[in-house]
Amino acid sequence: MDALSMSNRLETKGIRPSVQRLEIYEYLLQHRTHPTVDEIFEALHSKIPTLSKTTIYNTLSLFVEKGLAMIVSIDEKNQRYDACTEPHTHFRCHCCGRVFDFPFPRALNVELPANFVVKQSDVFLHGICENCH
Amino acid sequence: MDALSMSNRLETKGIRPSVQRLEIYEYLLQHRTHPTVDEIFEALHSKIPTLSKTTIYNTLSLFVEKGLAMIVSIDEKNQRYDACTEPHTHFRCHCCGRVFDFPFPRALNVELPANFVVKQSDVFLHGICENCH
DNA sequence: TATAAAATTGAAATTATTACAAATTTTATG
DNA sequence: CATAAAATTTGTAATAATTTCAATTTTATA
Repeated sequence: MDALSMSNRLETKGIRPSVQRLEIYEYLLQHRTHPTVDEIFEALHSKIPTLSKTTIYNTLSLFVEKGLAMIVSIDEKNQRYDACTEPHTHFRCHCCGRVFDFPFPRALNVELPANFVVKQSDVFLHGICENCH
Repeated sequence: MDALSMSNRLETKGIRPSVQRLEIYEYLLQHRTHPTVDEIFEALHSKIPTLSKTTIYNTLSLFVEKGLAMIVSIDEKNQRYDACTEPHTHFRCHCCGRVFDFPFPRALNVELPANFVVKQSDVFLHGICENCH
């Protein structure tokens, strides 16, 4: 995705496209690895030497609030972020730690009593990936 | 469950039934609220004044390792613990914070490539419970 | 009982995240 | 263009969950 499209997408969601926000969004789009704040910081701070982690936290919170990204809590240590907000399954390899995307189950039918309203469904799988196998 | 049965269950799993371990296990069995370490500590430290949080951490790690309990990572802030290790669905109310148990989906079919081996499957639902509705 | 092994404890270290106020940048306005 | 206001970014400090670790206490064993 080119810079203009990204800029437009941010503005559509009511987010002013600053340099930092565009870089963070671009990183999320190009690295579908569900990066942590630290990973994003390590990747970008040579490009933007003044970048602070607080900005990354702020920006990602804003993205989540505006529906441009989602938090993936499959890793107990860190919060991970994903620019793909469509429902999908996450698989975490407990050997290399990588998080993979897979399709969401066709029908995730959980029998709930009335008056329980589901806003978000997460399917987290843990195991060994093809590389570590 | 009486004290003797709990003691037996610990020993069956290769865990020596100390006072602390029995109390923590009993608390987990009687409070199906997926308590945090803090909640367990608050509940037990009047009964066992010398109890330390480190012991609770140690004990719960041991329980998880030996298959007597599982970690429920539905809460991003704290790790929660569950003495029920059978697969089931967790629902967390983002209003009151309580975590509820529900049956596991009959068939959780996620299409995975060969060589991806699943060891654990978590289904986490987030929403509003019947009390907060 | 004496000794070794296991368990418990408390303090300190680690680490992810949040809070917050100051500094900087951007935008709006005269 | 100059300046004020608003928004954003930044760095430091605070918070809080968990881990580390060495010392102490308890339990098992010879």
